[in-house]
Amino acid sequence: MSEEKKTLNFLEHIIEEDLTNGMPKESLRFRFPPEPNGYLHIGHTKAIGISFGLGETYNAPVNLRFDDTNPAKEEQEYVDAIKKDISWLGYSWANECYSSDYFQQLFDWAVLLIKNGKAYVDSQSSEEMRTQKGTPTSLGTNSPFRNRSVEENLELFQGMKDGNFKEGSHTLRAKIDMENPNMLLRDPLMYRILFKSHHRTGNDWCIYPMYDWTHGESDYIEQVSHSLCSLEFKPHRELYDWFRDHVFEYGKSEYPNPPKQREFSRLNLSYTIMSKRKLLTLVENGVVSGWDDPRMPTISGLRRRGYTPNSIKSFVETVGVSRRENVIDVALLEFKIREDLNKTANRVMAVLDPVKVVITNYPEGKEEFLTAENNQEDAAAGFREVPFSREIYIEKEDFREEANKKFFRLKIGKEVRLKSAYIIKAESCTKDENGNVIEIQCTYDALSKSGSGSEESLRKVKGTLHWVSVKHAVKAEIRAYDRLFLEEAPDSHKDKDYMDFVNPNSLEVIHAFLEPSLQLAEIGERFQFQRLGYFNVDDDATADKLVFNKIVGLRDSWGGDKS
RNA sequence: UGGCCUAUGGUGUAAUUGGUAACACACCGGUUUUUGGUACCGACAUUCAAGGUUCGAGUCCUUGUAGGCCAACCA
Repeated sequence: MSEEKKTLNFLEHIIEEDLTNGMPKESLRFRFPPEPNGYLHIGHTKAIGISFGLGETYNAPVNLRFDDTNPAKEEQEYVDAIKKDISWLGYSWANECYSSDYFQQLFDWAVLLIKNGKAYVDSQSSEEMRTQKGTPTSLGTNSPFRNRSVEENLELFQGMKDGNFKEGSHTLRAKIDMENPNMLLRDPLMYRILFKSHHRTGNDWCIYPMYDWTHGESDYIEQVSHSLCSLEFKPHRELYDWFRDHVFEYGKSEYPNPPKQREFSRLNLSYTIMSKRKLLTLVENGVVSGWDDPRMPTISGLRRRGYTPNSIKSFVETVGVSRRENVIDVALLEFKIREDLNKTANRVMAVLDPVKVVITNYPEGKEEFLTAENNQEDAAAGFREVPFSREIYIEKEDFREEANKKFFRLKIGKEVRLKSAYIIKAESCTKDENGNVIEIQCTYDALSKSGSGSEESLRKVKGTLHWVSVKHAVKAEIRAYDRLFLEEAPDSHKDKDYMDFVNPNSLEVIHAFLEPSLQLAEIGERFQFQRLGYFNVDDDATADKLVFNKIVGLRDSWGGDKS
């Protein structure tokens, strides 16, 4: 057992306080309530991590509840995608719930509210109601229908349910206070008429409950103890409590525990956006190839990019929970995936921008297999054989005819080590008519073979390069990604549109040469291409065409002059 | 001309509830290294401002300042 005293975040403080005030630990219950109208993104992962995480630490059930009260926007496709993403992250829910399962109960309670004079049917247009509602700085005024009799309200509401009225002709509103400084308490809508087929209830209903009415009571029905959501719902809390307190009077024998809502600030990530609507625009405008484009901050995008569930969960954990606006540096996310993959990904060699090296004193036609370590961070990872021959590729940027002594790589007259192979020395190079180096002639020290234990092999050489044998090289397409936006907070400029900040060069397609062991790589498999970064096999890969995504580059601390 | 919320280093989160600012990332410097990776070491804030209470304030009080949210038959 570690001695580290763990500090609690403010939500845990609240729960601890409730527990010490007598709430039995067994009645702790949480929920994650997505609306099935789009794909989950990294921001949702924070909410998922909070509620499911609390479920884990307190050993309490966590429901997955689809907040499906708007048939105009919601689809089964999204339900499936959301379930897949949450499962992939490694969480399991106690119950799969749907707000739509509670439509009848909600309706019955609404009838009771009407009977108690707490709700009424309004018959005005949305524009009329909007103007009556006032503004944050001016009071609202009462609807002319506000004082209809209970009997008339009951009859109209039943008529709404029975499909006797057109869409938009009537609504059910809670009767609270049109002058309340909180706009949400100015007689909020509870039901609207919508002749739309619902993905679960089909055409059973033509009135659908609104969020505020539905959400809190769904919590109540599920006996959720702590309903955790993001900060923009803070003003809704008053309404949440208003509905809850009234309904509790009707339901307390069956549902003894009234839930409470608490709010935390949502996650923002630098150089990207988190709004479902804006993400959808990127998809629709073809800026990205789809919701699962590896550049997208969606869970499906991160999955395809090669991020691991553990790296994302760990990220969310260290990001913490509070109530202040924040922008998390995307570098933290990158750190988390490197941290994970450093321990688990096998090292291989790949050359992305090749230049040919000819080892002039290596016998023509000879080839040999050299033993290479798979992962120096994991002794159990073992070794593999890598073919070596007279002609190899190295990265163009690893050679210069001449350079200062901060340049540890290959230059004329200097030695460098080929990883897991020999020490070579550059003797000369040939260039094309434009002065570009197209071939480098080297000699090798035959006694310097890696792992041989010879004196020569133990020589200290400053630079070590990765390489691939020309003859044995496997071709592959590499997709290298850069940030989707050039601006740290593309979302937060009042005078500029986020689309103005789209990075036109966020995708670079590279034709690379890989060591032959990669021929057998399977979709989803992750590797470290030594000295370059972490890569995984993309979904687009086929038997005869390898495609890799660059997950993230290695940390590069070469502060020296690279020019 | 309203109501609600939030202010701790470049970023994010802590601080035993008044006891002398911690952790992570980033950045900078260094050690080790057959990855300029990893690992390791070091540097980096007196807590939005100004007053006040106190032996002692990031924690309490007062007054400001800055930022966020609220006017969908969306969630």
